[in-house]
Parts: sequence; structure tokens; C-alpha cells
Amino acid sequence: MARHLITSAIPYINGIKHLGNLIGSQLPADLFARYLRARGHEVLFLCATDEHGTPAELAAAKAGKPVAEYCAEMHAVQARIAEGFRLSFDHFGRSSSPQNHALTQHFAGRLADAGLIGEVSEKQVYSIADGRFLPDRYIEGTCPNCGYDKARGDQCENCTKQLDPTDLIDARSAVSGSTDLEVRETKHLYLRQSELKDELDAWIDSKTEWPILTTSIAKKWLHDGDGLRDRGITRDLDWGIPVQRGTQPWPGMEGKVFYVWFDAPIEYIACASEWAEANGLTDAEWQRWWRTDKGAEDVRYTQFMGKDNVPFHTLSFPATLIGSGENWKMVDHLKSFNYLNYDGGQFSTSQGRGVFMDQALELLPADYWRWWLLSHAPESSDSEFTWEIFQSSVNKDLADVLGNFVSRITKFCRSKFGEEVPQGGSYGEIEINLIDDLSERVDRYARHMEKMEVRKSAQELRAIWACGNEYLQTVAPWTTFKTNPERAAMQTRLGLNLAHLYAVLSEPYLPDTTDRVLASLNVEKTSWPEDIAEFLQRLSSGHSFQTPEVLFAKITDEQREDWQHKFSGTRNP
RNA sequence: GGCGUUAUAGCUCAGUUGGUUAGAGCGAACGACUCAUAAUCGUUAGGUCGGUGGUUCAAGUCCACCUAACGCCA
Repeated sequence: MARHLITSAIPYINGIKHLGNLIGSQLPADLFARYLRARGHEVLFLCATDEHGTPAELAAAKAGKPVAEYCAEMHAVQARIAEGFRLSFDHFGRSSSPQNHALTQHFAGRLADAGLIGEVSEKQVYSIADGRFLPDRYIEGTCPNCGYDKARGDQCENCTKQLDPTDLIDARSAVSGSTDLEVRETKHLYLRQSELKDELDAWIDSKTEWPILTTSIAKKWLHDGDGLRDRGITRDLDWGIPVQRGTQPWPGMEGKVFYVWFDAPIEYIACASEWAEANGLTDAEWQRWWRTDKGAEDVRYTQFMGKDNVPFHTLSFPATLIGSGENWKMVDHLKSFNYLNYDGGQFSTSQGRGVFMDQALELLPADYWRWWLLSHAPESSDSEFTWEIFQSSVNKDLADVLGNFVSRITKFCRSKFGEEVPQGGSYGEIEINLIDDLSERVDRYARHMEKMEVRKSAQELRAIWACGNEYLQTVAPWTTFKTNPERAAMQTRLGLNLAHLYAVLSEPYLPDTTDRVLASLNVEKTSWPEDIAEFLQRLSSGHSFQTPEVLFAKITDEQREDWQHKFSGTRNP
């Protein structure tokens, strides 16, 4: 038994996430967490909403609500949808929590004490009508290069030219449309992460098991051009964590907040604290997960994220932890994912393109999505969602292979022996071979899971399901029954036990299906099948069961076409 | 312009440190079975591994150059 800390990249608060976001971090993290729990390990699985920054403010303004209220509502929405997908977070926190305020300020203080915070004066556009500074991307105007009239202050979307806000002709605020703008001097704090470059470099070199995708991105940021650049950690905004040096005020920083990228990863830690509070636990209880001087030295920490998040997790956040000079737990394994594309293009939150989490659950139960997404996870490269692939994969794997197996064995038993496990007969060579084969396969399945090889473990799981159909096809109990009912009883008993085995093995992928099958078979959730031969005797003669309803309905061509059409455009938020 | 990732059967993807006839699932064809959600099981066809050149006794697997897609940065 080991202790595993698992975090998923925290989704941004402004709206419901799409399937690409889901498979990029939360879902594979959940798979891993469920697997490790099933193996009897102690797991703390954390996720949260990332709530600060300008996009949240603007989304709230658009919704006509105070930003705090908006975030609270959206957090509840995301929590409910996560529950719908059976994401088994031990806690789903909020980066706006008091714990994260305190910790973020604490880290800033420690970094400042260590000489790792610099102050920089810069010029930024201030909107007098809005009464605030505007981030570059919230300034619009006419592009001096191509004449496009909705160019943003950082870049023209039309001609892709990189811009400075002062380049824009007739610049205006994207918030209010006001053209009453001026450039003002403002002071910001910078994290001098360049000072930690060598330490980070050595640390990353020690992570030989990390995927190439991860290390190559990190290395690029470390070595490209002038090397790792210092980054601003404060902003002139209202919504965020007020800049403080620990618990003390920070002279000259009044009215400023920490930049969202700085406080968001700290929420991983704060979330553990929120978890402890929510469960009536002491600080020591969460610190034993996060402080290597307070009991976390034996914790194995795994982070899940999309590739766009890699720099923050390999450089900026580690720089924060190392720079604090305290004994914080650093990530051991970092699993990053590529993008899932939607029907030839990208999923897009801002454009409302693709299938969103709430919509998906309206169409089909969570297990359908979990299975497809996980078995097609974009691990080695970007992968693609199309309705055709989704339909054929779900129908074939879930309905025909797994669902039909459970259906045929329970119905056969009911018709010949009634709804209880039949007695009599003993194994022959075929059964011995089957058990050997299954033992090997389960072993392989587990090894893939340990290494977080999501697609490969799904492939192996499917092969394990197929073994059941193959077995029934080979021994044909419906034929055996005519001449040797006792032998048919043994074959049927084994078949029912296979259904039990499959339910337990499939739990990380298909939690609801597991519950349904176990309920039909009248068995409690049990531990992982360490010994396959022993496990396949658990349902013994006389044990009663109920024949389950169809586990997975097939997706019809009409449904597919209907959905294809319905989701071909963009979503109106 | 720089850098990175990817390029393997019709489709979606595996191929560990270079080593005998390049694998899986889907789809296709054929056959078997009839317990089951017209489901299942088996067999077969099918790729010289984006292109060119090189290193090596031996390369999909290493090197160089080229092409294409995607991404990041400037």
C-alpha cells in the first residue's frame, strides 16, 4: 500500500468545459485514482475551479452578476457536471478560497524574503471610463497592418501580426467600448524564476520517466533564446487575491492582485487544506500530503494536464515551491495529453464548437463517454472525435462485447437453471487455459494502468471482455446442456463469475456499469482480483442473481445523424 | 523566420534499448454457432512503414536533407 496524491489541471470558471478539456486531465486522473483505490492504496485526488482573472470578470459582467456570485454559481454547476461524469474527487475546491488567499500570499512573502521577487515599472493602457487597467487582449482597434477593425491589443486575428496596444488605430476598450484610454505607469512584481533555471534544469533532468512531450516543452522554455524569462505575478484588477507579503501589507502594491497563473497552481495545495476543513480534519492531516517534513516523504504525486499547461507545471509552479525554501512536495510523475479535435477542427470554448460536458450527459450516460474518451485518449498525438467513430466504438465495445456477454450468460442461466448459480461439474483443460490466459491479461492490464497508459489498458480490458465470449463460443453450454447438464452447469457458473470479474476490473472506466452488474449479481464491491482462479469461484452454487436490463443501448444511425446535425454548428452560450 | 510534435494497412492506432515472415481493433470477404442487444466465434485478404540519401552484418526504429499537417515562439 502506497500513498498517492493526484491532481487534475483545474478548469477555468467561465463556463462549461467541452469533451476535449475532460479527456485532457480530469478523466484520466479519475481513471488513475479509481484504479489505485481499487488496488488498496491511499489516494487523495484533488481538483478545483480556477476563478481569478479578467475572463471571469467579463463573463460575470455579461451575466449581469457580481463576479464572486457568478463564480460561486459556476463552481456549483461544474461540480454537478463532474459528479455526473463520476469524477471521484476527494475534494473539488476553489482557487478563490480563503486557504488559497493565505497560501498565495504566504508564497509571495517567502519568495520575496529569498530575493526572488523583483519590482518592475511598466506602461499599461488605462481605461478612464471603465476605471481600470486593460490587459492587452481587451483593447480593440483597427490593425495598422491590414485594416481589420477588430484587432486585439496583443495580436490581429485577421493578419496574425503581433501588436502592441499603442499600435492600434482608434483603440477602444473591449469591456465598454470607450475610447477614453491613456497609457499609465504601473508597478508590478516579477517572479525571478531565471535565478532558479539551473535548479529546475537539474530537477527536470532527474525525471527520466516523463513523456517526451512533457520534457521537450519544459526544455524549450528553459533554453530557448535568453532562457527562462521572469514573469509578472501581479495585475491591476479587483478580482483576485490581494497582493500581500505573507500576512503583511506590501507597500506600493495596494489595490493590486496576484496574477491568476501564480495563484492557480497553489490551489492544488490549498485544495488539500479545503478538503481537510470540509471533513473536519486537522492541518496536520493535509500537510502529511504536501509537506515532506510533515509526513509526505512517502507520497507519490502525479499531475494530469493538457499540453498547454505543461510550462506552468514543470517550471513556474516548481519555481514557486523551490523558491519558498520550504519542504513542499514536488510532482513525481506528470502525465500530459494532446488535444482532442472535433470533426476536422478544434473543440473551442470561445467559439462554442464541439460537444460540451452538460450536453454529452443529456445524450448518453457517463460510462459511454468515459469509455470512448479514455480508449481514444490523445496520448501520443492529437486525436479526433467523430460521431461515426464514437458510434461504432460504443456499439462494438460496450454493447456487443461487454453488454452482450453479461446478457447472454445471465439469460442462458435463467432459462436452463433459473436465476441462481448452478452447481456440479469441474474444470477441464479449456478452463485451466482460460484462467492462465486471463491471469496474464489482468497482469498486463494492471501494468498499463500503473504506467498510466490509458489507451493500452483500455485495449487490454476489451480483450479481457472478449475472452468471455470466446469461451462461451468454444464450450457452447447450450449444446453441452443437452448431453451433459452438469458440465454445462460448470461452464455457466464460470461464465457468471466472469461477469463478476469484468464488473470489478472495469470499474475505473465504467463505474456505473460496475455498480449495476454487481447489484444484479447480488454481490458487494470487493477488492482487486489478485488471484484469478480464486476470484472465479466467488459466486458459488446456489447464489441467486437477477438478470440485468440491457447494459448499453446501441447508438442508432438515426441518433448519430441527429446529433451530427445538432452539433455541427456552434453553441449559443 | 526559429523551434517542437506528428506522418505505419480503407479508418483509429501499437511497434520497448536497431535484429528472424511489421501488429491490434474497426471496416471487408468467407465460414461456424444459435445462449445473447441480427449479438458472438474463427479464417482470410490488405501495408515495403511520407520521400531521398547515408551509417550498419542488420533500420519502421539511428543520422542528414526534403515534403506535408498541427502547434509554440518571434
